[in-house]
Amino acid sequence: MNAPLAHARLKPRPAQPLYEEVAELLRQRIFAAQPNDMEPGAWIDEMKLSAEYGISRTPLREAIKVLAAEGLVTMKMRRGAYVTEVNEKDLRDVFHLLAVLEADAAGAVAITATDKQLQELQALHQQLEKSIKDHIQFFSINEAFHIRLLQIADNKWRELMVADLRKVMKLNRAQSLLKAGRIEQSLAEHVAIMAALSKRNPSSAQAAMCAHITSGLEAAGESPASNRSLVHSTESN
Amino acid sequence: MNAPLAHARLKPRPAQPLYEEVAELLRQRIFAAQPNDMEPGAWIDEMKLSAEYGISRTPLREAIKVLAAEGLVTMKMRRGAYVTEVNEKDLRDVFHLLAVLEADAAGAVAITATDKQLQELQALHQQLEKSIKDHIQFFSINEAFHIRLLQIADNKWRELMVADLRKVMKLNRAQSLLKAGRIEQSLAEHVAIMAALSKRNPSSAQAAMCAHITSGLEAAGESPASNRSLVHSTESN
DNA sequence: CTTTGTAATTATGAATTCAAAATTCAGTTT
DNA sequence: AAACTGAATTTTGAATTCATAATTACAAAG
Repeated sequence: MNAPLAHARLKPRPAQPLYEEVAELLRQRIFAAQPNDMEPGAWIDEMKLSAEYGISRTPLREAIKVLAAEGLVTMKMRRGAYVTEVNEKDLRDVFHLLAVLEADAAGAVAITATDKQLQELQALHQQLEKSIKDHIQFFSINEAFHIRLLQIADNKWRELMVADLRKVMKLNRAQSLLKAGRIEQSLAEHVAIMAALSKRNPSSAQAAMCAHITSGLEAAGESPASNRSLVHSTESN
Repeated sequence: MNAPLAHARLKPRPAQPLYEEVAELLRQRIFAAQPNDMEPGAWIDEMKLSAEYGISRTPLREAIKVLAAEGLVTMKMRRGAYVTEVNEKDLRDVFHLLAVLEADAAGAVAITATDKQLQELQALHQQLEKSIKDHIQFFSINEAFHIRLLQIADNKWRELMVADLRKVMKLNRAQSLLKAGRIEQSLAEHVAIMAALSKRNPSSAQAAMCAHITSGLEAAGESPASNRSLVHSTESN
């Protein structure tokens, strides 16, 4: 009776609960950060949003609690939820932790990765080199590289924490990659990371990754004087 | 008219939302880990619990989502929530991250702490020395020391992450501190940490803290052969 | 006796309803 | 005119209700 559709799915039943879908929608909106909608510090109107999405307040509130756990929104007792405001210190602190955690991951990969896994990273790296022209593509492949490295480092708790930190990082409007000259520098740093991994030198890999993240902070529009605090822990790495 | 009660509070209005209180209760129960109640892998019966606490399912479900974000429980689509099971690898991974993050914090404290703050830590350390006899007290002061150090390191995101990791760590029944001889060893390690901090030597502080956490993992009943992965990142620290 | 299909039960996910707290706004007083 | 008091509105927090998916129980067929 039905047309012979391969893997036809009569009822497109949701693969994930509604509150997670809503959480993702809210994340997108927060990251988009339109002028007077969901900008940092803004109050989150539960009724307006639930009406807008055509759902009840219950799953929306659950979604908000997920975002609160991620640090994207801040709850005030009996006052509702607000989009988290990240000041310069917050941004520095988050980048510092990203540097520490991703450097640690890079060190682990240098030791434990199989040759095949290193080739995988190498392949991603080559895709990156081919994307110098396209900022958007460069950004997404760069992200894929970092994610894959984390996966290979094989510590799901670290993957979770880095994912959360990156979300908070994205709250900051000044997206580093968009700056002129940043692409070239970022690529050069990736070359250093790949070199250290290929040589299976963990401390070089750590140092290279740390430098990469740190320079990301600088590009994010940070006053150069203030990232000394980031460097010290790396000196001894 | 009223009797002159100091700070009389007519209505003991809740300082924190119900779902947070419930989340804390559930945490206690999970950590207590009674034989056939809330043991790792167990299914969480929403209706039973809400009846037991005399509340509706709504705040209970919100509490469960908080715990899920912390990693204490795992949600399965349309199957409910389950107490997270941590296997040996999970435990190693969590300890590794604790070592990395707390070592980093110790390094930061060695550099940025004021003399007064170091004296504060010293005071806690002396309390610790006086608590060798009392396992329970030793445990709680030890925890206070680590928390205070994190606070002085002044990175709220790291504080959050360490707090979450420690919660997951507590899922493991084998509480390290209870082993014979562990108290003395732990104290000795704390001496080394304090010494490094007093000398304001960040890399020694990092190394000492890392060694402390690592030995905590060993005491937690881990096969000695498997914590090599923890050491490597510290070698270069 | 095992296995498969269907009905009944149970539990989750979501909507709706209800209660209480906070904010707003009007009115009065100093 | 400014400030304080108190009612009205708004909004959060929590309970209840409802729908649907999943598990269990049971019966029938091989």
